[in-house]
Amino acid sequence: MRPDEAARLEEHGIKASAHRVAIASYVLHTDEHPSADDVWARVKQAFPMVSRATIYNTLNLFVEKGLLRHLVLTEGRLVFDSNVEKHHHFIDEGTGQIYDLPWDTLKVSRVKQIKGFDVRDYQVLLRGRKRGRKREKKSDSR
Amino acid sequence: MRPDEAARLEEHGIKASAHRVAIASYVLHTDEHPSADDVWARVKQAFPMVSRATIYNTLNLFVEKGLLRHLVLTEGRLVFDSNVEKHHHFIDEGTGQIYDLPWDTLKVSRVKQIKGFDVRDYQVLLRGRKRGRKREKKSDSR
DNA sequence: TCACAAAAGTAGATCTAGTCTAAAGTTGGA
DNA sequence: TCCAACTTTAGACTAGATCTACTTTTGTGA
Ligand SMILES: [Mn+2]
Ligand SMILES: [Mn+2]
Ligand SMILES: [Zn+2]
Ligand SMILES: [Zn+2]
Repeated sequence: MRPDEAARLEEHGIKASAHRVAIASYVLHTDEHPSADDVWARVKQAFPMVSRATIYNTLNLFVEKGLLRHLVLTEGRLVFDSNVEKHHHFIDEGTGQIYDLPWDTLKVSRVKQIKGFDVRDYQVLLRGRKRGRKREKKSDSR
Repeated sequence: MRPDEAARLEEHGIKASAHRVAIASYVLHTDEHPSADDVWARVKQAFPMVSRATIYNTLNLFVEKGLLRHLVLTEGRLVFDSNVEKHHHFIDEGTGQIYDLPWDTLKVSRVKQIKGFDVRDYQVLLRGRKRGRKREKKSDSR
């Protein structure tokens, strides 16, 4: 639990209520790419009085204020990403887990030369299997 | 309306009923990336007796048999793609339209060197605006 | 300290895409 | 012609997400 969580919210123009800090202290520091209901399940463990509507309201507010991104990468899973920097995604087709790949892991050439499209943003989306599978259920970086 | 549509289905191990041919003759020849309900709306114009369940059953069957791909690219839109070859996708953020980019329009380097992941498949996903906008609502290649 | 308006949070209703179920219709070979 | 397998169907059901109408909390300024 970071002492500066509330300050970070205020910096982004968000009034830092207790519920919002609770939600932030999980969702802004995980690389799990959780769904809204994943966030709810996690936050409820410590703050069982937080309602589902508040989870949705808060996550959408964080997206609007640029603290989170909304990803739709795989069937029926709308997912939140606390990594708002440019990066690529790898989806494990066995587990459904989503992994971040740093931007310079890959290089995409000729984007500028695409005719007829103004590209604002892009990423590479990869699917396959993660090898190894050590450190699997490593407890989350709260 | 192609005379060989039924043959194409049979080649893929699909018994060619009238409903299936009707659905195929739209969805296997469009580059619109339609949702299931888009397909239903279109097919109903000519074949109003076809039920929603049959649309879903048939589209899922086509995917299973390799005639179609299932894409999840953008919020709340599970979409079918009759282009089953490797290619990239550009999403117009204004209209929501999805455009195919041929595989060799772009080049992605270092995919093989990614450590710890077995990549089975990948594509580049681009967002922005399509320029020009001529030939906009061009009638579909049925 | 109190009044009170704005902001935050809430339960439950509603919406929607997609799946499932159980029954009816169709087909084609024996 | 018979019948089993296949196809199609209406509508029930599910789950994620949003909306609505209401209550609670917060903070300001008289
Ligand atoms: Mn989940
Ligand atoms: Mn649609
Ligand atoms: Zn990510
Ligand atoms: Zn495509």
